[in-house]
Amino acid sequence: MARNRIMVVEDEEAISKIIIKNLIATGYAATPFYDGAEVAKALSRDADYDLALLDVMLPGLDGFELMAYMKHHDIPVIYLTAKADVDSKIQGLRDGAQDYIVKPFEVLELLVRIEKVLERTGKFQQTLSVAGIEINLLERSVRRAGAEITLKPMEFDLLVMLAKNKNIALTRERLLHGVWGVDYIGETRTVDVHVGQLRKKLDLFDNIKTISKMGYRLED
Amino acid sequence: MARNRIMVVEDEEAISKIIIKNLIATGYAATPFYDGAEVAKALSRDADYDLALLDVMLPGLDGFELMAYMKHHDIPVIYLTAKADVDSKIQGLRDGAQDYIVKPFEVLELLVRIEKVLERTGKFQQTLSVAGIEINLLERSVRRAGAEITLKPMEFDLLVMLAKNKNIALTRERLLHGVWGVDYIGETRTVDVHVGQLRKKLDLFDNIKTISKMGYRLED
DNA sequence: GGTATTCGCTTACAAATCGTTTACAATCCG
DNA sequence: CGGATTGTAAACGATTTGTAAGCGAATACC
Repeated sequence: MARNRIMVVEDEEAISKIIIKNLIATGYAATPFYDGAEVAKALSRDADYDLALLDVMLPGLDGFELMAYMKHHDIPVIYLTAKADVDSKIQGLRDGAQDYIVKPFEVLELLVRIEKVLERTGKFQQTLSVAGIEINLLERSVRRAGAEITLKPMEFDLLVMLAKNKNIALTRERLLHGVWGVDYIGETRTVDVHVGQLRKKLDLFDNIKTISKMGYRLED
Repeated sequence: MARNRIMVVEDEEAISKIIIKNLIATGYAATPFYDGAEVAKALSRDADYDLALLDVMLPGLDGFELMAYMKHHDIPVIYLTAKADVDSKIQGLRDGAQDYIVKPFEVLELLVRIEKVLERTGKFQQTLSVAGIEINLLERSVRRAGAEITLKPMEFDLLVMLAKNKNIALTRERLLHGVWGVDYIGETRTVDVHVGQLRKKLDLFDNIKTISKMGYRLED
């Protein structure tokens, strides 16, 4: 599975580490950079990134200057900004960036925004692959050994969420929130039924593990 | 489906890569060249290109000299120029070229200009082919096994959008935006009716798949 | 310019599909 | 062993889709 490549340009090591960890866990290929000069050098060798997370206040080159590089290489940018920056610098930068997010931010929110930007710029990861199954998000199709298997809408969405979090145990509540929407009110047993369908249709009896009293986990 | 062949003559590798990637993604056959001499050699073997994107500042032969080759082989040219060049060199070159675009440029803008030039020079990919159906965009005609099938204007436009996005699931909203225009307000069920017509007229019951609760997908 | 034709949006209803719940069996785990 | 948890088939209501028909608007054709 080809992963989307993301540059993380952030000089504060603790923050950088957290972001990188989360990106990798989510399924991106993430590379940390700690100052602007480093980024410029890296881009001259290899500019095949799909997105850059860019701290505005940087040693070396600042956000302004890096933005030109990013534009030149057609890499969309999400700015990471401290609250104090918002009024001053950011205003001028916004037009060039795809989005920005104010520190401290929720990791989940960042992930959502990343996905949005990747979709908007047409760089979105189109296929997921797990347990011998190919999921094509654009086609909304699922293949096993080349043969297409028809899933119902809800089944497909559930499979995608499990696949995006492969090897991670998800509670029924998180699955309901993620697939059915935050405001869904109903039986959590519904999840069980759909998981059952996935197991049957895709022969995932071995790969979708039941985590007792908790939820499910799709293993590779 | 035969693809339009495009030469990309650009010595800066990062830029070349981006262009090539986007051209291929859009459905062109794109070949990179990194200096003028290389181009001259390639043309002597095979000059069957539909368009050349030409960086003005090149090692080897420069834009002026290459232009003669291109004219000789009847290949339309779009110049890629840095800002500084515009006033000086370009002015003299423009008459020979079909168009020019100033770096850094938006990829989308480049794609639009390419399409325009191909249309203007009559080299534009005129036919789409999918699921045993031939669509001629210039004639606005559709053939199945050689026999012409008459479609109404709206049906034709819808078919083209589906064909251009073959194997991709399109939502009713995206179809409405793409075919009817961004500002269209009305029933999304209209799409269903037209899809029904296409299925019936072109016998596409197997190839136009309904993606439940979402939209449609035309499969090859 | 007026008439005839075609077009495409909407509507309505039938048919198909989908998702949730329920009920009960199987299984797990203490 | 027994209560809790999970698996799953079936059913039902709700939603979604297919499609024929109608009607006003646009278009074509004298």
